[in-house]
Amino acid sequence: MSTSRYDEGGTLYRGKAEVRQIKRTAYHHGNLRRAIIDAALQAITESGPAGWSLRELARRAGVSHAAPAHHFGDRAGLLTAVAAEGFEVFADALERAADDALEVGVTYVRFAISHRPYFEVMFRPELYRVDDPSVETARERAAHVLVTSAGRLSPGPGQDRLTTIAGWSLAHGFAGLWLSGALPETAHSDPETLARSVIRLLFGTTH
Amino acid sequence: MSTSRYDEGGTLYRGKAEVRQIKRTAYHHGNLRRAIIDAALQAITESGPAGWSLRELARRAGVSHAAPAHHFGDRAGLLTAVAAEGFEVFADALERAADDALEVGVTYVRFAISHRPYFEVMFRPELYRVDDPSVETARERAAHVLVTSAGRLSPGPGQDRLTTIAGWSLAHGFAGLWLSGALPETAHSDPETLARSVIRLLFGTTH
DNA sequence: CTCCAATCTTGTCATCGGATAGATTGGAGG
DNA sequence: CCTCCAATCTATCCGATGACAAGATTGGAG
Repeated sequence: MSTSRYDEGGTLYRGKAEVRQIKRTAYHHGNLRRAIIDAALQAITESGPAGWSLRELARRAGVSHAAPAHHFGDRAGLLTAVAAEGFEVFADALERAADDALEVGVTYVRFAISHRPYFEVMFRPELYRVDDPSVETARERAAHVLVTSAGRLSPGPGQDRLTTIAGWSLAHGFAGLWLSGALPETAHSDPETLARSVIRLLFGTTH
Repeated sequence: MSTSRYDEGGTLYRGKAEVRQIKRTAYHHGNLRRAIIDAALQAITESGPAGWSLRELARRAGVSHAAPAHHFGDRAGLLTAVAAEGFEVFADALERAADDALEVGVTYVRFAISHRPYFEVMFRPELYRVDDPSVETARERAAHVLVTSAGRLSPGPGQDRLTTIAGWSLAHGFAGLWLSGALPETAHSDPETLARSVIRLLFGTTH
């Protein structure tokens, strides 16, 4: 992919309008910010959020090793941008499924697996600046879907909070275990189908 | 703590007998292997599994920067030792609670929180050598408890696998979310009590 | 008491993240 | 069309790191 940030339907996700358009030159890259983020996503896919260097990303993008610093400041800045973008795509996907709590859970797992590099950064607060505004707004948007959709399934009044945490934990845990390869089924079945069955087991009581 | 590897009851967990006993000297540290692992646990607690350097651990232990290499080879070797030790303490704790499935889940969460540095390494396979024998045996021991205890609660025949994965995911997800600070309740209530309530919500159906 | 092997130190090298100073270029305003 | 400013990127430098190699030290088996 030359331009990432696709939502789960495959529609191109357009970033906010750039303040300045720079044409491609021998000197000016043209869209280095996006190129570095894409390179980071690729590198994270290959070897995790710590298995690469900023200089390596710069080499992949064909620029000097100091170029990324202009756009992101430092390594944490780059990962903050990755996390923010991840939470936006995540929130979009969740909102699209918000009607059905079961589907919200499945979407959670599907996002983690199909957008693995985002997910591997998003829930690791020591890697980036969690209090960054761009991160916070998107994360709150995602959290809102989880709270409202799971709350509707609550078995009794005052149980909303517990139901939300249970559903969230179940989806998050399944995703984490799958990604880490801890589940023995990893090689065999389809994760989405398996996740749906597992979540149904939790919500089956209240349906 | 000067010597770690306590189990959850607080009993001192003795390592396997050292092949050689080295007395403390100006030159010889005496028990550098343990000192480095303890320093690593401390450092991981303070700044995650990537926020420190081998040289820093060596400085904390008062030895030269190349000393750790003799015991662990490289960084992955050290983290392999941490993961192996973590899975042993983990398996011990789970086995002690194996009678009650609910308690197994609570123990899972309690371990993650009270032995955070171990947990943060154990489920991150890119950090260490997951196929190391010392890791594999302890991990299989832990997995065995999860499978047998959750299987007993299965709502129907053939549902054992699903029940196991659900319980495992729930506990693992709750722990992960708590540790990452994603749960809004993080500052307020007691995680163990909250975890027990959440797990009861899942297993309530089958009781 | 000797001597070997485990343990630890010193020195070296390529690489990294971050900072600074300077070169290049796009395009807004005249 | 031209000027000039600001955004973008390059060139250097610095201290720190992981890994490796070679040598110093020491404990304890025999």
